[in-house]
Amino acid sequence: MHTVQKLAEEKGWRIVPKTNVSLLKNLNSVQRQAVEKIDGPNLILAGAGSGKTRVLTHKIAFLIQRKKVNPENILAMTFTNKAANEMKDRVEALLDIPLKKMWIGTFHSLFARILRKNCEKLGYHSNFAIYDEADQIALIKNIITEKNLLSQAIDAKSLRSKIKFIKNANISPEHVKFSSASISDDIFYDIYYTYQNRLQQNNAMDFEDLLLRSIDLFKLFPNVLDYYQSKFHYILVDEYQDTNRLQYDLIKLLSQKHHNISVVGDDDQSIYRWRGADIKNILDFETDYPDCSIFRLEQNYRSTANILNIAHSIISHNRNRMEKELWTKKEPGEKVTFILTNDAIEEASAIIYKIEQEIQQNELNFSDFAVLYRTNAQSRAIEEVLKNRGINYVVVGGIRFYERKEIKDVLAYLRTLVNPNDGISIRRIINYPARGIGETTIKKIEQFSIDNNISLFKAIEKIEEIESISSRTKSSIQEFYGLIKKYLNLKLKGDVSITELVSTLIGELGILTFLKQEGSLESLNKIDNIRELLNGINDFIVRNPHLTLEHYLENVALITDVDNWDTRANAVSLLTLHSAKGLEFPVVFITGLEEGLFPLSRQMSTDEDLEEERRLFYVGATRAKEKLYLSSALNRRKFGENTSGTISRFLNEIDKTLIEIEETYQARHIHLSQHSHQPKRIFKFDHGDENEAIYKPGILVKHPTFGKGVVRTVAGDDANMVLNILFEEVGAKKIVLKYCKLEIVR
DNA sequence: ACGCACCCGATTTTT
DNA sequence: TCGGGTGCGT
Repeated sequence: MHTVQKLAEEKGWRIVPKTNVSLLKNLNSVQRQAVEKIDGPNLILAGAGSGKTRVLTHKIAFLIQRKKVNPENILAMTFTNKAANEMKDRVEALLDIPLKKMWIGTFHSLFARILRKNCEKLGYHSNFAIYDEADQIALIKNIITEKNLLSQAIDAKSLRSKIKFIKNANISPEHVKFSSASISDDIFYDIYYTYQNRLQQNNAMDFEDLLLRSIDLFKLFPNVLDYYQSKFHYILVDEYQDTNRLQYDLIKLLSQKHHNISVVGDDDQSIYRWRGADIKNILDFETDYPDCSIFRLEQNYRSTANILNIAHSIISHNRNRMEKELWTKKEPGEKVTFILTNDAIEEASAIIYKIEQEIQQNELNFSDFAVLYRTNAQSRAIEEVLKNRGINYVVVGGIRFYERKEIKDVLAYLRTLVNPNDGISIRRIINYPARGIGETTIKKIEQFSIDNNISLFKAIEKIEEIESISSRTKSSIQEFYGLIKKYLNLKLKGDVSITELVSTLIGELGILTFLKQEGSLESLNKIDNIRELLNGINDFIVRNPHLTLEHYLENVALITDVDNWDTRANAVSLLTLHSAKGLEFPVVFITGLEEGLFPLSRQMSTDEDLEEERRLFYVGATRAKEKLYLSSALNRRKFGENTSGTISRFLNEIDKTLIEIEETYQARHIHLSQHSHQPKRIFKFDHGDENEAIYKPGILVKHPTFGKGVVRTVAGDDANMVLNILFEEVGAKKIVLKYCKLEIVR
């Protein structure tokens, strides 16, 4: 048997003996029980702020130190790289040894790793590319054009979501009916299968493939499955409530041999239903693993009692949940403050006023504040006021660095060098910078590659054989080919560093000089971004000298913004409720509490949707340690137009004794410093039910463009009523009542 | 093939 | 409001 001692001897590590007390002393009794129960299936229900990460890290440390489990035999899966790194760091700190061999990472990165090793069996090469959303859409668009389906006005984006949904659910496309689909099922299947084939031809996988192909691998090659099943004696899963069908299946497969599976999660924090997360996975854990032990972590160490009570009063409106209630030894603390404002700018000003007030009174830093919102677009008004006020801020998320055009362009070159079969990348760069190779020419080459069943790159190699292309165009294609070939060779020889390779390439392409000539603000920005990319590559190589360009690209593909968010800066954090998960701040603002925005209108029609919005609120509220503010703006610009809204139903669900209401900020131009601040009229929350429900299921209506139809369901209150109508001509549609002129026929 | 101008459309969340 | 996509003119 392997032991840490043996391993340490081999590696020359130093082992610091730790007493039993030191490892478990910082745990409360439930936490300790959860840590010590290592065998069999374990469900650890960890409420927000109840020490979830602490239990996970101590459990791993406990396994290694006390149960003498070899780190190689532990598999720990998280959703974000940040969580994975944090976990690793904390375990290393507990044990005081480096954990090089432990399998700890995100689902996607861990299975990518397994696939890199084994995918030849499935007909992929180990250097496969990972396609992000934009790449996937580009591929689908190509297929639509290629199949002459352009006339059908198919939306590549929604097609991608469908494909993603099907893959995440781990079902075949024939099993899904999209009632309101604009295209016929047959066409959809055709596109689906072509998409899948084309991915493989390009030696590429999308995010779902990383999991789906792993399942294929395990099913088709039992010996491979057996290898990993035997290897991983202990499996730990973080944020189990966010697992989707694929992840669920993989966990189940991998744990079959040893049955030692510990999952940690909180059903109340399941907020990724839209990307396939299935809350049933955690709710049904007991049935899936009948001999499991359950541990409930309900003591919260983060928030004041008032904050917890607010969070609980919202979440207890959900029916589909496991009953539990967080408690704390902390003081009730300050009441939660609700701020009602006229519009988004006022809302932002009020927030900033509060921030400055809090800083003065409680000696806080800007970094102690987080402003949370439902949609990224909301950050703009807040940013504007923060800028005016000269306050530093960081927007977490938003336009992602690696999705910027200039970055994707450069990366497409690198991806081509790693995997010349990647047709999507080649298509992207074949005429960037402009070489006089136009859309028609590209189509011809593509057709040639399909006809001869070769990759786009091979087709370019054989360009001479394509007769319909003019010789002038051919020569620029050959020039492009020569360029790629040259760098492929340079890379192959391996005597230049990656950083050198990339910067010479960019130099030869003349991208920076071209952008400099343009001289616009945007081009200068692009130059900065490309420079930053180069720095990033350099950093990566310096930090990981043994890793290659392939590794770098994988890292880029699987990274998120929260991962590289610099928390050291003394700045106010602006982020969506989703990206706030797992974080905490002394003071938190939840903004935009209006019907249609939070809860978001698209998520208001079914109970499941609404319950997820409620969980999102719960996540947001439980981020706050000391003080929570809620805010609404009665008027908000939407699509460039002013719309007036009503206060979120969530405010009605809150226990009013826990909240203090301020209705303020009438003036458009506020001088924050001289702002006198008096709570004024008491706001009435319940927005009555005048002219309630003339619209009921079964009523016949007429819509100006869709024609006649029958109302199927009615959701939302009277101000934001959403009707699901089955139209005679166009099928089922969701209609927001106030945006259309609906006539009642009968 | 490329650039410009205009128009339209969209705005949830992300590994 | 802003950005992308389309379509037209060169």
